[in-house]
Amino acid sequence: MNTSKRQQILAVALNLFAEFGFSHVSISMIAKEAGVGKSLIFHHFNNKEQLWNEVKHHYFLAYTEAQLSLFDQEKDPIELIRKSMHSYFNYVQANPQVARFFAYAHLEGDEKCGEMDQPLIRRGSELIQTAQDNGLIRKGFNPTILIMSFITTINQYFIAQCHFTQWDHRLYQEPDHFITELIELTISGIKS
Amino acid sequence: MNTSKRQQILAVALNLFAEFGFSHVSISMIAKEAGVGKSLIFHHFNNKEQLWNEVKHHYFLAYTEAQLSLFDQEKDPIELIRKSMHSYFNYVQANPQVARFFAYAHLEGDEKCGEMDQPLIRRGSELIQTAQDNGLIRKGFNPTILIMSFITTINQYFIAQCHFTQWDHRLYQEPDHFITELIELTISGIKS
DNA sequence: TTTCTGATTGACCGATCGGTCGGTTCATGC
DNA sequence: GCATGAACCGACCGATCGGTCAATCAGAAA
Repeated sequence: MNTSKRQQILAVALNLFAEFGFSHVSISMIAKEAGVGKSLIFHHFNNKEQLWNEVKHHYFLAYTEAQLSLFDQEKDPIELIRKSMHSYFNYVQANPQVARFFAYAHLEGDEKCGEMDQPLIRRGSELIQTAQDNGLIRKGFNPTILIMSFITTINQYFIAQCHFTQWDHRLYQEPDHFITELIELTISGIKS
Repeated sequence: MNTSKRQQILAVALNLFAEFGFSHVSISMIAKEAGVGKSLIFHHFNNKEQLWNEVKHHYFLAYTEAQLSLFDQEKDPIELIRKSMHSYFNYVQANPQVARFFAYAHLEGDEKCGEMDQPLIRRGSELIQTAQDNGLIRKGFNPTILIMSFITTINQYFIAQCHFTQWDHRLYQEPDHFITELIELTISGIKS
C-alpha cells in the first residue's frame, strides 16, 4: 500500500472518470475517495482538465499497446481479421472503460484518439488491401470501413448494453456467441 | 416568431443538450439563449432532469417515427435491409443530434432508449428470420446482431468523425460511397 | 544543525450551479 | 369591472464547483 499518492489519485480518477464522465466527477470527490487533501490534486496535476487528459492518455495507451502485438503473427489475412476481432472483443470485455473513454472523447470532438491509433489502423487496412489485390478478399470496398465497423460494433456492444439487451437479451447471455456470429457475418461479407 | 416561450425553451434545450450534453449545459445558459428568465424554465419544467428527459423523449420519438414507415413497403428482405440502412443513414445524416442523444443516454446507462425501439427492432429481426427460414438469407446468425451492427456503425460514423476521419479522410469526403460500401459489405455477408 | 525542496494540508476565494420566492403582467370567464 | 390562474421576471439562496495560498511536514543535501 506504499504507492505514491500521485498514483493513488490517478487510480481513483481512472475509475471515477470512466464510470461517470468528466463533469459528473468533482475534484473533491476524487480527493475524498483517494483519501488525500483536495489541494494535493492541484499540486500534482495543474487542473482538472489535465487530470482528465492524463487519464484518457492512460487508457488510449493501454489500448494501442494491447493491439499492436497482433499484426506480426498471422499471415492468412482472413484468419488475421478473425483473430483481431476476437482479441479486440476480449480486450474490451476485460477493459470496458477503454471503450467508454473513447465514447466520451468522441462526444467531445477530441481529435487525439484518432492520432493515436491511426498508424495501427492504416497498417491493418494495407494488409487487407494487399489481400484484395491478391484476390484473397473481395475487392471493391475500402478496408477501413470494415475495421471501423467491427471496432465500433464491439465497443457499443459493451457501452450500450442497457439498450441492446432490450432488443434481445440473448445477446448478453453468451458473449462468445455474439462475437462468433459477428465475426462470421463479417468474414462471409468479404470472402471473394 | 409567435412560438410560445415553452416551445422556445425546448428548442434551445434541444440544440444545447445535443451539442454539449446534460451537465455542460446550465439552466442559465438555456435561459439566456432563449431570451427568457431563468425561473420560467422551472415554471414549465419541474427541474433540469425533467427538461433533459423531455428533450430526449423528443429525439427518441422522432427517430422511431422516422423508421416505422419502412417495414410495410418492401417485400424482398434483402432489398428491405438495403433500403433500411440507406434511409437510416440519411436520417442520421440529417439529424445527427439523435445519434448523439443515444450516445449520451448509453453512457448514462439509460434504459428507456431500449424500451422505445425494441418493438421496431424485434419486427425487423422477425422479417430477417423468416427470410432465413425460406432460404433467402444465410442461416446461422442472430438477426439482431446484424441490425445492431449497422445501426451502431452508422451512428458512430457521425459521432466519431473526429476519430475516423484521421483513419481515412476519404470516409467523409463522399458519404454516399461510405454507406454504399457498408451496405454491400453487409449484404454480401448474409446472402445464402 | 541548518537549509532547501517537494509533498501535503486546511482554510479560503469568486463564480456558478440548480432551484425558490414574492411579485407583476396578462388573458379569460363571470 | 373584477376575480382567477397561468405566464413570466428579478432577486435571492445554499451548496458546490474549480482553484489559490500560506503554512506545515518529511527527508535529503550541505
